[in-house]
Amino acid sequence: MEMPKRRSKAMENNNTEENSFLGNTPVEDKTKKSDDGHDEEGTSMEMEISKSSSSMDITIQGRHGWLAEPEQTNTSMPSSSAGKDRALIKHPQEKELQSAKAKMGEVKEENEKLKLLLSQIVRNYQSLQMHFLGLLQKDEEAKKSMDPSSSARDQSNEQDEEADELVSLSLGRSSSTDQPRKDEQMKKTSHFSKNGKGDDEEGLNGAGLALELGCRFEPAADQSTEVVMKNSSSDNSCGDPKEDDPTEIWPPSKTLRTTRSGDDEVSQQTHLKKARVSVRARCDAPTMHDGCQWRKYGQKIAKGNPCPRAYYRCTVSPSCPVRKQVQRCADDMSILITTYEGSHNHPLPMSATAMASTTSAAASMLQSHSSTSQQDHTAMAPISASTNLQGLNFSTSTLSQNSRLPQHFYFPNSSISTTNSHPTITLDLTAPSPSHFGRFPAAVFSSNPRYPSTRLNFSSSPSSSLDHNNNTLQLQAPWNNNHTAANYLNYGNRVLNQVGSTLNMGKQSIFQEPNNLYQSYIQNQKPPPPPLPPPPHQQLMLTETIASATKTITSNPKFQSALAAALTSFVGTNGGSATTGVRENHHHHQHQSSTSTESASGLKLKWAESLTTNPIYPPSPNGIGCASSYLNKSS
DNA sequence: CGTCTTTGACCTGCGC
DNA sequence: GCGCAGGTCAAAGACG
Repeated sequence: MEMPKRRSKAMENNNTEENSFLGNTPVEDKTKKSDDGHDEEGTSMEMEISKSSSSMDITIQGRHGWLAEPEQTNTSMPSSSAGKDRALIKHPQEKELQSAKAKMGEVKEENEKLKLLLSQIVRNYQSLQMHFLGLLQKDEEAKKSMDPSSSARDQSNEQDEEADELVSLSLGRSSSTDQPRKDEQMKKTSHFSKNGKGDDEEGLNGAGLALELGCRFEPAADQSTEVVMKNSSSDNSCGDPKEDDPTEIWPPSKTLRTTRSGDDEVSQQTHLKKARVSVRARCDAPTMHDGCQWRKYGQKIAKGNPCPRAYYRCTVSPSCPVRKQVQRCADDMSILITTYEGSHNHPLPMSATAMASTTSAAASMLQSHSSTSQQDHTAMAPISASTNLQGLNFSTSTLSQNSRLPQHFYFPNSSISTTNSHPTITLDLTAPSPSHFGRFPAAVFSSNPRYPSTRLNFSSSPSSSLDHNNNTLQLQAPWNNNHTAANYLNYGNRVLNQVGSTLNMGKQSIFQEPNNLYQSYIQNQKPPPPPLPPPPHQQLMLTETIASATKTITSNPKFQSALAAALTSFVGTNGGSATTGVRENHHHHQHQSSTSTESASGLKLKWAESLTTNPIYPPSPNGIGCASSYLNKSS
């Protein structure tokens, strides 16, 4: 909806290095690289062309040197005739001018096509959303008509299966043991259940949320998480519905005290630890701006860190169970570690949905892994798959709770210490140690030894490379020394594009031969032209790597959801923090930050494309087609 | 005066 | 049982 605006906005901005979500892919393979070695994005092509009109002989030569080099060479050659020189100089310039105009025309055409594609995508998205809402309503009606007490366990199983299939839509939903009451709660808080869609703005919100893993559906997300944990921690425990009463929303210790009446509950409580999402980011402000309202309710000096840890609770809703802890890193005071716990049970402002979705998705993912682990205590081996696609290194591992098992992934960036009782995902948005990740962003999801880890490594490496040992592919990050927030976000943006396409690819891979898979991947690869495609022996490895990742992704929709939310949040969070930082430190970059935030929104739409391929829904005729044609178009 | 922050006290879980 | 550490409460103070 806003995408065309974003694109044109980005195009109008001649000086910015921003690239919109739509802008980067289709044209960037044509743009190749600019002469300074930066991998300029698609939109920048138009920018540079417009720039070139003012400084034609320089810019065009740089940009299209591979086309105009002979003429340029001629112009610089010594000549005995001044008139000939003038003619020689004039002709190349006219040619270049015409070439530039032709390019502009092409780009305009591309732009129009993209707009058409975008409108198609939006239509698909809207229809998908309507489909989703319809299913939800049906689901609610069906559940209301059922007797909750007699079929609680059946429902629980069904819900578990459903959750496995469609986490993105069920993050905020609860176990069925308390479904009726949750339905009531949802009626109170959900925008969906009131009129099915809410007003336009809320509809938009809901749309975003639907893609952002159901933040709007979170009245009982926390409880949902807890139920999952209960089920996982005690194999056959269904849990007392009382405990899951959604009206009893985790008012911390008081509630816990009152509910800790029975031994069962106590034993369950000991296992009932909330998943946490920890974000490490460089931030000068006392707390990171994440779009939510927080009230500080405590401060404590934690062991091993001279910096006090501050405790905040969400004040958007008085009953919101979400807490966050903020603490500066002991090693680097400029790093702010923000740990989120719980899920919001109220509508969120758009600026806050990203982080909320991450916490929900991450919690859900951790929980699901935990429950998976619980299913087999004896023969637990780490199930892992790791891949690094176009700079995005994501891996999943199901670690046994037996801490003796080797840490399948260890990341020097995940220095946050967590209690063993809390599964924690750490999103590291700080610059990594140069020896490991080059100069910039490594978004690392990690966890403590007892819980599954997911790593998103937006690592920057000097060049693309395939790590045979780790079965990961490191690809070149497009920034060099100027690590502006905008660059950061742009890269996250592009990574998201690529992951989105990869997820699409993953879906398709069910029906594809591995070779096609690889081709699809290659087709989806855009800019970094120099290192790709890899040599044949690396192609095989890459195919295996992608197949491995695809298997992981396709076999675990929860991971898809969590990944989507995490990435969305990654950009969104960065948008928030980056905006803050930019505002505080680099006022002249403000427009870049805002554009980046818009780009982040664009990413959500991109994820919508990916989600249109969700097997739950029949693939719309344009679903995959849109994404793939859009992607292929640019290759 | 209402809201938010501060801070000491208290509670709980865990290891020894 | 004791001590420690993490987490929370709630009264007091600060602030607008």
